[in-house]
Amino acid sequence: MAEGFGRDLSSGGESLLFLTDEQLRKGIEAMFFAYRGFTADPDRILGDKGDGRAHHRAVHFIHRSHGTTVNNLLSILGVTKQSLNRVLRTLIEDGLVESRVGTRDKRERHLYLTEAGEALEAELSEAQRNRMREAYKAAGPEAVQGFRQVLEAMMDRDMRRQYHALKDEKS
Amino acid sequence: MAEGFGRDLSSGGESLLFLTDEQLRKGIEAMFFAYRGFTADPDRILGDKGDGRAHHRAVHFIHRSHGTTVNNLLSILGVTKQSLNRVLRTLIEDGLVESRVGTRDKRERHLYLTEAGEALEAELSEAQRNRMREAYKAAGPEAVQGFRQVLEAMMDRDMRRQYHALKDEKS
DNA sequence: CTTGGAATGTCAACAAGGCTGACATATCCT
DNA sequence: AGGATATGTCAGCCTTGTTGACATTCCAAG
Repeated sequence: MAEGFGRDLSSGGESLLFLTDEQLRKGIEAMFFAYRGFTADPDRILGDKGDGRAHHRAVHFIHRSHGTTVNNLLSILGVTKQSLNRVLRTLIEDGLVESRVGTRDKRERHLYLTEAGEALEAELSEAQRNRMREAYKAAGPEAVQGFRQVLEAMMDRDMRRQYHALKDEKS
Repeated sequence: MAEGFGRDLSSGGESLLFLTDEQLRKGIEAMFFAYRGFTADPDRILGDKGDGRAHHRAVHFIHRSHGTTVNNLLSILGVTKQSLNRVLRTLIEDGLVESRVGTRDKRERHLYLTEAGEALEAELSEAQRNRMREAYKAAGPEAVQGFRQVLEAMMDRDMRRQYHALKDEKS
């Protein structure tokens, strides 16, 4: 199954050699190694404190959407409320996140980063952006465009929706 | 810090707008969501059985390099031997992986997939390749090239070395 | 031939961070 | 008044990572 691809595939002038199993496998392995690099810096920073990757994600998206509700964060992160709650609890205890009761709907909690939370977010995202910036610089603008296109095409429908919703949420 | 990027950056004719914090952030979030998609299918398949993502990785790289040693696998996966050993033990118990004592150096164990192991690997990697193939098709060959360039630039030195070493190992 | 070091396996303990299930509370809406 | 919704919480489980300690086996250098 899925064998025999890429033997003689030039249809209508467009080469499809980039769809061979070999090329796909290289892409898969590239994703694996690149993601390790992608998370390496924040992981190191957070490892020194008590927190982990889950805290980073929460802090990132709270920063990204000030005042987001717990439910919204849940759907973005794609974890259970119990899992998120454990993370949020420690973030609140550590004075990094503030949870305010909603004004319109008092059932909702709106989440904000405190000053310390913003500082942590800045530290983490700066480290991550630095790596990203170097990669972007090394690869150039056209490569970056392709990078983003393939990543987007790799997402599930729902994730793509979330991703686009985020893009427009703030400025 | 890292503020004020991208206001008026056109230097020497080459626009550097793709290096703004905003663009970098989009790339970061794209990586986050895309990686979820990337692992979703194998995770689902393995979740039904008792295994997880770690088993997938081990099986993938054993398939990739038949007869690799434990040590080599360790350096590729970047985990501790205890962590890997737990995974390997269950894989061997389940009859998916075979561990043969080395001939030249009998301290080493060489790892091979059994027939059942190859079958599982095929199932997993086919699912993952399918998603990759659709993404590649949707984005086109130039985008794929850029995708790979950025990913590679994102890796740590050592990972990039591993990545390239893998590429040449077989065929 | 002995011994040091390398490769491997294994035991124990621990932590992060997923999950499910059940249940409580407060609030909103009909 | 009662059902639905948003959130929090407790308890327990799993995978997968970690460290530390120790045993075994074996190669290779002295």
